[in-house]
Amino acid sequence: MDKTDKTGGVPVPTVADVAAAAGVSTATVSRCLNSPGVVSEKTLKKVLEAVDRLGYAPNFSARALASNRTNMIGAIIPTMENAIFARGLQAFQEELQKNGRTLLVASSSYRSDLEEEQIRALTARGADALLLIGYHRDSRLYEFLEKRRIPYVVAWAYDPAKPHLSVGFNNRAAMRQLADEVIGKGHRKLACISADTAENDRARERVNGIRDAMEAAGLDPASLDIIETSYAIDAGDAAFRALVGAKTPPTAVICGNDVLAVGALRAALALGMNVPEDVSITGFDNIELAGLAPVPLTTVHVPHRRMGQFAAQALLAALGGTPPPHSTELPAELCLRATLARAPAG
Amino acid sequence: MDKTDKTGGVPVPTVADVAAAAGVSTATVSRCLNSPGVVSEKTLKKVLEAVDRLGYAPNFSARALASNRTNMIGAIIPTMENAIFARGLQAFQEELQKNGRTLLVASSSYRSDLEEEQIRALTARGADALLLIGYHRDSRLYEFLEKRRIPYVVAWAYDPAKPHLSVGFNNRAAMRQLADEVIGKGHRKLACISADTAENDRARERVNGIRDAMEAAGLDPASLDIIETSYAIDAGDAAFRALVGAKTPPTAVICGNDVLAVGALRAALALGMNVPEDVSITGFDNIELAGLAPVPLTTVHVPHRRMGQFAAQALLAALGGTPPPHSTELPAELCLRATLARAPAG
DNA sequence: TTGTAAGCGTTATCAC
DNA sequence: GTGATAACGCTTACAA
Repeated sequence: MDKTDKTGGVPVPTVADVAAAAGVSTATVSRCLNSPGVVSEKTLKKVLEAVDRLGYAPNFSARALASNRTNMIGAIIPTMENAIFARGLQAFQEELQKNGRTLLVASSSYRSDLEEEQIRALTARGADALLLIGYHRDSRLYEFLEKRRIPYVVAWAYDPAKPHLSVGFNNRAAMRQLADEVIGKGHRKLACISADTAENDRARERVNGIRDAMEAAGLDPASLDIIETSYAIDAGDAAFRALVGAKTPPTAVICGNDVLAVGALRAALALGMNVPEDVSITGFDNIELAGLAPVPLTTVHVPHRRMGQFAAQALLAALGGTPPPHSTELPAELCLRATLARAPAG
Repeated sequence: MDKTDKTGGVPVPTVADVAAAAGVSTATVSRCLNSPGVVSEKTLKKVLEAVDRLGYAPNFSARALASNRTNMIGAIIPTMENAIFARGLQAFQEELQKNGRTLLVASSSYRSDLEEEQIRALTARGADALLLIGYHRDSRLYEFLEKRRIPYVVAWAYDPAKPHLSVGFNNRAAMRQLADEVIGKGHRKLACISADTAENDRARERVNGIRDAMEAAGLDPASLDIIETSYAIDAGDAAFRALVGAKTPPTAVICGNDVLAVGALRAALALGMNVPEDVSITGFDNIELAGLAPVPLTTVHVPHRRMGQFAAQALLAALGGTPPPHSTELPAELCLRATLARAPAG
């Protein structure tokens, strides 16, 4: 009953072969592999021996078709180029691997239209569950996932008001904390370099956090200069130059992530400015780069690995029938280094 | 014929539903989707309309089972935490996504036993083709892939003597070029911080490149101090401290990658040494960190995105029946920055 | 150009 | 505890 695959490959054994070799039915073989507890000691041994001898490995497509689960879990992330996502994804994958699941990856390039496409693509591919980044997406998509009973977890964000299972931190509160610190150093004229806030709720919430801090300190939130740009070092560089070229340049530039901040820092140094004496710069994420920049970056530490790991565990629980954990807020902590100092006098 | 999925989800339409709705057979529906050229204009229209109306999406498990291909391509990489692999993988994934394929990811943590496990796991999961990093692996694995007729491409390395389809650069020659440069600056006492060379052929070849350069310059390759360690900043830091603590400390420390080099640089600065006046340090990879380090790093630029992209194209060609491209060597170029200078006198 | 029907390799439902 | 056998949803000869 061996089958040569159509490309002319080597014959690959099937359950039928194992059944024949062990002198049992295919049903029994299947049982031995899936619920060993329910077969007799000796048939189990006989079958496993045959499995071993033939080098049998179940065909996953067939198994998926028959059991209606693929044991694959999808992740749709903006990009793997950002070290934060890459590491979170790595942790996520390790946890899945440990539990016999395989990771399916797609990227949205920070675009919600592409994200939607990928969500549909991965579910069509049979992903049993999904990891999503951030809350912002059309409600149709959430409905789609609910209807299809596909468990998902939103990571990189945490908002108790949202109905979705999620793991992350409060982007707004974290940034607020950092902005409080900045304002506490006497800075009154603030600027911000952010990613596009329209489609990126993490970016939006971070900007809101800055405004919260300004308001609380009696500053006019409307006075915050914002430049929205892509997440790239060169973009941060260019945005910084634009900001300091203004009539009343900021004394502190708060960046939406470390990549932008490093770009801003590079621009500042290139312009001959001293950091933090002439201008303070802050980042967000605490990627490795942050601690190793020419002037070590003040930033917010994000628990990327723990988010990835927790997300995996949550989905595995949901799939296993165990009640999945509640949404969980992980701490994002201030990471004070050298790029933030008191505002220059005057 | 709608089917409610077993978890109580919403009914999901099948070919039979579409066939019924369009008043054709299931075979015709399948043809409309897979080889639209072979059906009549009007049936095509009728069927697609039905597909659309019902929101039909083919079940991939069933399709995979019937057609013996999953349209999934696997990648087994040491880790996504290394920016170089993350970016190469991102490029690889983008190219696959563009061609309707999905990426399956597994990581080996730089361990060949785990890599073998993952290769078997991903092929068992039905990966149509595989991306592998480096040549070093048991020949049984290569035989396994050949026997199963599973196309694979070796990336991050290029050796014309090897029989495998590959895309990458000559690690040995690239490092030799860098070492030539180092020796050309008058350095005679060299040291090297490398990843484990036993299971990592890229690391091994890089060390060999250093030895080649030494030999060519009349230096004794055996005089090269080597510390093998893991790829981490702290590891580079510790290794550097060990090296400069020796009776005859090196004037140049050549590191196996940028992460190690940045760690070494950090240690040097922490020890109060001037770089490159007191000691030269070089890296490999040219990750973003390299150009932004406290002292910009002299390193070797690796074409990560192009490797990922090429690898994807090669596998797609192999799967499509098109003759896959030949193994291709991409240039890895010297990237001279500030951490390399003439050896201190004496 | 279209339809019929036989797989694809499992799992799962029944009887026994 | 085990064995027949019917799904699972699609692709693909082969016929018409």
